Amino acid sequence: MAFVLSGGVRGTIQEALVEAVRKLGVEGQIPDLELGRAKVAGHGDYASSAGLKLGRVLRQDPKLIAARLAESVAVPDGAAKAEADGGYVNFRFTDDWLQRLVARIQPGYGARDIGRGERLQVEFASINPTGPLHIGHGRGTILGDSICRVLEFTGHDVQREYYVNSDNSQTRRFGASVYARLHGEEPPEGGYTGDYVTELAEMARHDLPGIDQLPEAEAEPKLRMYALGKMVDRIKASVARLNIRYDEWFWENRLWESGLPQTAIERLREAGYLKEKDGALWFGDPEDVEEEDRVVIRSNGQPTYFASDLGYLLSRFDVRGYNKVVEVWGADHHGYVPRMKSAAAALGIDPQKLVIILHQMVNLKEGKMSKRAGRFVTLDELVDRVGSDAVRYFYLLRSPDTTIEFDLELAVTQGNENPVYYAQYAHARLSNVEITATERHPRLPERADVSLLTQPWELDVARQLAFWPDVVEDATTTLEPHRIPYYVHELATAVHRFYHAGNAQSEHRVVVDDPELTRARLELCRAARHTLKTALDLIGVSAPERM
RNA sequence: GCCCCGCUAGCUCAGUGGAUAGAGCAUCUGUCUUCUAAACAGAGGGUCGGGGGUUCGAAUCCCUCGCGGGGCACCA
Repeated sequence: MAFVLSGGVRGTIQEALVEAVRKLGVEGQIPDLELGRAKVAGHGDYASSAGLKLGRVLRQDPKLIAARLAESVAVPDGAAKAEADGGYVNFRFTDDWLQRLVARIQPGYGARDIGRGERLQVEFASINPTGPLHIGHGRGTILGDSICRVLEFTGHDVQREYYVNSDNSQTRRFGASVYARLHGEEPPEGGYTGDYVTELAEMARHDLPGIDQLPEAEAEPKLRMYALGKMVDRIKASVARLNIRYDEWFWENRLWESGLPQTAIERLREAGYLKEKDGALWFGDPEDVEEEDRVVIRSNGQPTYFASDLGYLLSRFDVRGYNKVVEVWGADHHGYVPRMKSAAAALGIDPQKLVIILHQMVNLKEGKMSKRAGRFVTLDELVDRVGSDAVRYFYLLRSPDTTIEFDLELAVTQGNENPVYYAQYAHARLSNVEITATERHPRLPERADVSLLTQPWELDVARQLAFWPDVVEDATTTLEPHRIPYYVHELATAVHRFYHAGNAQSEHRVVVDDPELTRARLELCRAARHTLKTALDLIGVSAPERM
């Protein structure tokens, strides 16, 4: 179904420009010509500061260089015309090419084969399954899911994984809390106090006959695994409401059963990365004195989570053979990045293949999230209040680098006025007008004469469509899906203007008496609708046919 | 003390070293008997945190200071 174009028109123009630069006699490395979207309408659609960039290399007047480039550059397919303006070379789409583009757009427009089938894993939002997801967790899940969607769209073979912690101190404390509730006691210091823990204990009493007869050392691991399993089910349900799925829920205990952490430790020992100190086993790069040593096995013999992570690296790169792993972490883990990178290197894994995306935190406006202080908003509650589409759009409109100060009342208000509806409404309008057209004109020409699309607002829609492959490419290379909702908004604006032209003057409606003209405008609607749908899909937002 | 992120319009935020810094919300003014007004057209609103520097050109790169958020465990 994916309709694969060779690449965006930006890439085509870039190549043509480079070729023109070669013709001027520039050899070797060509500086970045800064080809990008023109910011002012008078400067065309794409602009390059090629003249200024080459001024020094060629020791010539930038204006002259730009003029010569504009003269000689030949954009394939007549897609754009070049003109020099000072030291800049500006490119403007030709009407003819924009019209032809409209006819070429199919469902899935913008799909690219950037990944060439590269097998990669995206591991995201692997929260300790010891409680319900809250609004902070929403960010990583939505970001990670959207990254997967973008990567899949650009020819990557993506596996979506949730790493289920089951053997760390948090989950042990969780198991101990369930054990305490099973025996009618208060959870231990630092344990889990929510009502759901008591409910889990009661469920375990029913599902695990005899569990309350076992001593804690035997009962806790059983209760822990049972309760974690139940919590994982709840997390699955919560993320499913946000249109998120995982391929694999990978349990930490599987690592130890398969002996991978042990193998990793052995490998590090042989390579000289481990040492004993104070009765514990430490990891450290003997070459790197800056990075502090880290405990792998505690003096009490219990491994740290870091030991599991060593095995987890082997599981993914060696055993399962992923060429690249993308991890999505909250910024509170950023200090762990260098350690994971150096661990990977020590295990013989290229650290470049471990890509770690950090997103900043979501803080409640009233203060740090705390169940005890009554400052806690679950992801489910947020979805209940504003709906999945608005939640996803809300998170994805922000760059991962921005801290979110979360205000539930504001989020609900913004939910009702969320810009997501603006985009969805554009899609619904297009769908509706296509239905109206077929009712009014049961027999329309099979082929559209796109040369009839001459109004500026019609060409502006086509212009936005031309930019879509660039957005896809940029979102892929930067792993920044937030670029997509901003594009969606621009496209929706062009669509609304186009539609509204018909409200102002009826001869500009899509559906008019002339079947040829109707057919041509319908072609534009179809192209815009496919593109909106495709873009919304990539951010996991629905594209309703009526609103 | 060290490390990471941020500081852009009243608010929430975009902004690959390029030309005149943008959007949504809010405020104000217009536009529906005819394909969906959840829309469209327009107006006001800016020392891009402060100060240095690099550059033909800086919101963007470097240094420095300030403010806010997050980290610096035999927690995860």
